[in-house]
Amino acid sequence: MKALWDEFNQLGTEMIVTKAGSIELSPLKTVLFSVPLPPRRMFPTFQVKLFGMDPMADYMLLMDFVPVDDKRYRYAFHSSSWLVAGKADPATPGRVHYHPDSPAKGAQWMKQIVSFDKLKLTNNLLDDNGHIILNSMHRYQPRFHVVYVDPRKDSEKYAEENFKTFVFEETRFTAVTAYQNHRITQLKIASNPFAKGFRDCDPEDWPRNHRPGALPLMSAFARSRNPVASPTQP
Amino acid sequence: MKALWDEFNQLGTEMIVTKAGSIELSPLKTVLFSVPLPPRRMFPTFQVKLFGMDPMADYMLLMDFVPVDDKRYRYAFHSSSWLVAGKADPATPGRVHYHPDSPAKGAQWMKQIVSFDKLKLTNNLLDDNGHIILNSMHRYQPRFHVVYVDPRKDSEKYAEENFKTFVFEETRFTAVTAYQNHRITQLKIASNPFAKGFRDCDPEDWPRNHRPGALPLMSAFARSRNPVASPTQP
DNA sequence: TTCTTGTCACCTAGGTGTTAATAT
DNA sequence: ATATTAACACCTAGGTGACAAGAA
Repeated sequence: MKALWDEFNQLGTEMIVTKAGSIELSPLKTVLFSVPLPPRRMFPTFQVKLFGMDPMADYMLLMDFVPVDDKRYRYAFHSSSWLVAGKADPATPGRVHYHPDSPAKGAQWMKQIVSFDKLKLTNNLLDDNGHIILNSMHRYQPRFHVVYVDPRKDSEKYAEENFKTFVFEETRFTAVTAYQNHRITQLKIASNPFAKGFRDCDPEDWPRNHRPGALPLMSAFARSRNPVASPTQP
Repeated sequence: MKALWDEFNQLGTEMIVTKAGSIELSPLKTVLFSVPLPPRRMFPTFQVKLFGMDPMADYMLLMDFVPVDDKRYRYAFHSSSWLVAGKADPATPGRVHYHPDSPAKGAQWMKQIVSFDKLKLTNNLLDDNGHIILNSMHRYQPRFHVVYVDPRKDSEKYAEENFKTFVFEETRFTAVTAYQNHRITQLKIASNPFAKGFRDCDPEDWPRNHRPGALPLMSAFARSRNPVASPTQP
């Protein structure tokens, strides 16, 4: 996914964070509906190809997110750029996301691309579903960690040498509750299959991995995207 | 799911098997379409609740299927009953289905109900996707096995004592390529959420685990279920 | 005849940005 | 004025039995 990450990074990647779970809802709403809104995945998805592991040994694969700086940002629409809006809000609870296949043998991890598509982002400080908690309007650097499961009894002693961390700078992003940069929105729509309903042309180039037999996206042509009457827009 | 299995078993459970994968298609179709039809799950799903494991030890959970007898069957529509149609066809390649979370700690397995909903049945003798291969019109008994992953170096010696097999007789079924007993079809439609489109009444009783706030299935009322003209049925 | 195959409409389940309303 | 929430239409992905046509 590096090419796609680079494309986003040049524009300044944004990732949506949403509330999720039921704990943050008002007691009334919890009783009446108990409708936890789904947290959001990252797009692009963080994916890695692994080499050089011991095929027979167990490893844990995980990710975490560290603040890029101690700042809070705002987006200036007139200049289409991000501005510093002050010092960072209090840090969110630090969490890690274990790849759900962990632990697994090196052979298993190396067999194919490892995809962190179950990882979800939230801005709910009280989240109790194990999702990654981030502050909106702050910048983050995803990190990828490989932990060797040491079979020795005194494995704590070797903790230092039993894990490796990998950082891909092109995966940095700003957490947002709604997209700020319109070009980011357009690139998400163009490249994320789940947003196909918002494309209004170009059945060709995207998705990148389209099959030869795939049909053109005729259904996306010239379709109204305002089915609900909008009194403020004639 | 015991109550539901019992209900099916009283009628004579049937499970659909389909071809799947691409290896069995003609070379032309493989090239032009390579459209592997999806194999079918079991319904009801085989689910177990586990107790008494060592919380810290690793276990593999798996299932296999053994013939109930050495017979081939046919369904007599006039009497609505199964008849022996001769000796069994040659046995299919024996396969096991490992629960995809295997291996995992006892604590993990005991934490919640373990569901074998990824298990798929096929009648394709050449299947290379690891699905369970069964002969249509033959009867099978699902079996559930728990394997303790012995950390000792000479674990082969203890293979005998390191696994336990559980058989639930109410999960027996006849493999079919199309349902024979109409009452089985109706019970599948009534109880499988994915078949909701074929229900023509009764928004209440099913599904069993419907939430208090769930809406009645108004959309299933009095809808035509013969959208394609059927010349043989006026 | 009897059984199997392939296509289909209709579902479940859940991931998108949009939009209007609300909160700060 | 800016940021967040919640409901929504529209997708992807895949699990149903019905049905007509084909195979044995």
